[in-house]
Amino acid sequence: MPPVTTLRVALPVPLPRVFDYLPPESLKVEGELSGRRVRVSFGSRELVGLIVGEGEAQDADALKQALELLDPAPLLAGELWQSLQWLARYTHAPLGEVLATALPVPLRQGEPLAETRPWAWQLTEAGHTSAASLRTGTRPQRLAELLQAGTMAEALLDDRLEGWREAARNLAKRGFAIRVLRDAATAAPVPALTLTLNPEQQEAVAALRAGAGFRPILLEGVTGSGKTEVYLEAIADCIAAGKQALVLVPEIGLTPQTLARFRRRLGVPVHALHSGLSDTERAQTWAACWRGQAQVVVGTRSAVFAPLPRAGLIVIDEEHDGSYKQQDGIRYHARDFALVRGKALDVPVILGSATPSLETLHNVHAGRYGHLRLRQRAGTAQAPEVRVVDVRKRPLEAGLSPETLAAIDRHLGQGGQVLVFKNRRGYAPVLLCHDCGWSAHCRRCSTPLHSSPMTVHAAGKRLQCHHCGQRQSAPLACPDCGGLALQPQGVGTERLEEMLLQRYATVPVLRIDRSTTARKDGLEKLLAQLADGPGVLVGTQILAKGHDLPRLTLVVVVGVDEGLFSSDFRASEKLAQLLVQVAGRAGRAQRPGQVWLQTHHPGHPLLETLVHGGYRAFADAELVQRQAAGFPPFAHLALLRAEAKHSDPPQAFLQLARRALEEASGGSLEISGPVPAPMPRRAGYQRMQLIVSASQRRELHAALDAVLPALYERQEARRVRWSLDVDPIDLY
DNA sequence: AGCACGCCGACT
DNA sequence: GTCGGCGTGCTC
Repeated sequence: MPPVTTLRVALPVPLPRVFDYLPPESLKVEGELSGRRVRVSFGSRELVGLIVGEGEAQDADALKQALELLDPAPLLAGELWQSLQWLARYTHAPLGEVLATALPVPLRQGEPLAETRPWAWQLTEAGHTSAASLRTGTRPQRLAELLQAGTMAEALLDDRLEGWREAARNLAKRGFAIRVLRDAATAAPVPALTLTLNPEQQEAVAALRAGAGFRPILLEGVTGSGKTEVYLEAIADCIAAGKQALVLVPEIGLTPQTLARFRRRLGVPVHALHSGLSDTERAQTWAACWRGQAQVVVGTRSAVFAPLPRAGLIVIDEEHDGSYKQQDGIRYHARDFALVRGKALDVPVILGSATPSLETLHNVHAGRYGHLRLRQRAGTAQAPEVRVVDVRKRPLEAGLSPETLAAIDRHLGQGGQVLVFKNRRGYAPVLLCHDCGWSAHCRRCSTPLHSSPMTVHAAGKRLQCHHCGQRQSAPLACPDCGGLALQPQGVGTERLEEMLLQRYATVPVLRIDRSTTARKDGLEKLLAQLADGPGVLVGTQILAKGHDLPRLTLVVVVGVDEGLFSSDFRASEKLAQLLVQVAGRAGRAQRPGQVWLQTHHPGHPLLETLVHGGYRAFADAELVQRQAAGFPPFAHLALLRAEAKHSDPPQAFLQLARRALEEASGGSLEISGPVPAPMPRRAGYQRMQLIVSASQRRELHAALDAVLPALYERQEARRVRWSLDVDPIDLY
């Protein structure tokens, strides 16, 4: 029997291989097949996969025939196709799953590439002859009049005639008008607004213009130094050259204000890609990128998968931000993948931050990245004065010392606004019985050796587990001793808000957190309440960046201490970045700002270094420690996790993995575990983990490549839910 | 991951 | 007597 041609298809299933199918009935085998989608029958269901190549089979009877070829030409080709294959190898994830992650949902499900040409209306022949017979003044008549001049885009009709849609339906029913697709007209450019740059910004822009091709550049600029203006100049150059620019921003950085600012400066449509859009909207933007029509795309993590056939520039704003790392499914890092794409596309990649990640600084030191700095704040803004407040032995009111409260009084009295930052949601972190010592713990997440306290919410009425989301009402009496001495211990933002509301009855006190800003533009609405008068903001992480607060003159940081003694090797870096970012909120306008850091450890080296030497001094010291301890960026990590209802299968699976990795690497890897994960029981599952560390990245990948295929097949793997995270951000 | 097939408990 | 629990095995 002669061999037959087959299609090799990557499917969105967690299996480390591709599947062979016979070409579908309708297909003449011609054109490039690789990168086109096919619908296939798989087991008892139908899936959409991507053709990764062709093969040959001796035994055609053993194969199914693909059902339908979905794309007339490759949907994924060139650079993106290559980069995604690289990503699958790097994350050691099945190619089909990586591809599914990269595509917008409708494309994953087999929908055709979305239409991006604009719809328009025009009169039919009958419409032209009968227009005069329509009753004067009615909407259909007015619409027909508008259309007599020619075809008119729907977007334009929106401006010209209220209620035109109904009128158009009316005309269409009578055969007088039809809806047509117009060629994508290059939108008439709106005159762009030119920005005035200070000398430092001009220098940075000039340096960016000086080169071409792939160049990663760290743009390090303190808060308020105007990094965005520099990006905008580079993007303007890029679109003037007829190329596309991709801008990645952290999850909370993509506000309507940001987009408006981009549109004003650039004068071309700016496409947004974020989680607030519908699947259809995302698919449309993706398609506009694919066709090269979208000139500027601003988006969060997943926007890094936008196709860029005419790429000219990639910008990663706040490159240190943790939200660039996907924490489940395919665990990719959007910043790192953007750099890989930038190299393959041969375009500059700008990494912007006031507090660069240690990885990026390490690359700067090694000469791999260029480095531009903005040291001055734009306009007349001055750097804030930072003060470390020793609260040892001080009476605290909801966590605030008398000195801190006096400072708040003073700033409010002078008409300033105050931000109180506490990285803890809820009312209090623990509910404790003062009589017997009992405290409320989550039943699903705690073990005899590990307790997961439930957070007190709603002024002490409710308990919530921040790990699994479990909620219950707080007991009225202690479940252990029956006593009535239950006390919320510690301070969360709710409790701070309660105290501040009582103390400052005459000025607005606003709590900003996930629950108060859940609605779209909730944050904007809340901040509008503050206006220009005095007021207090209380909140968590979410306040560390974003909205500009020109009236803010005092930032109080409560509870720095939790972050000073964490076992996570990245905790110091995260705390330093957070402190610098929060501090940067003070005094963005003409008024000088103050930052008060409350602590029980005023002499802690991290605080000393940060306050006296700034972020760079901290980073340099921290890099020395990372090197000494053998942590990233001086080592390369992978985290293998397994969980099951009982802890034995994860233990057995990870033990097996450990032995296999040791054998494959010949002892060049450092492996720790299997150990219970820092949160060993979560939502009723027992979690174990294995940390694999290598001094050379190649060794790590070689060992994983050697071990994983066999690991998938093992009986032990089927008894657990397991996942691999290459370059984990936190080891939890 | 789904999904089917298969062998043991409390229900109309 | 059946509905349904999740263990095990397979997917071109």
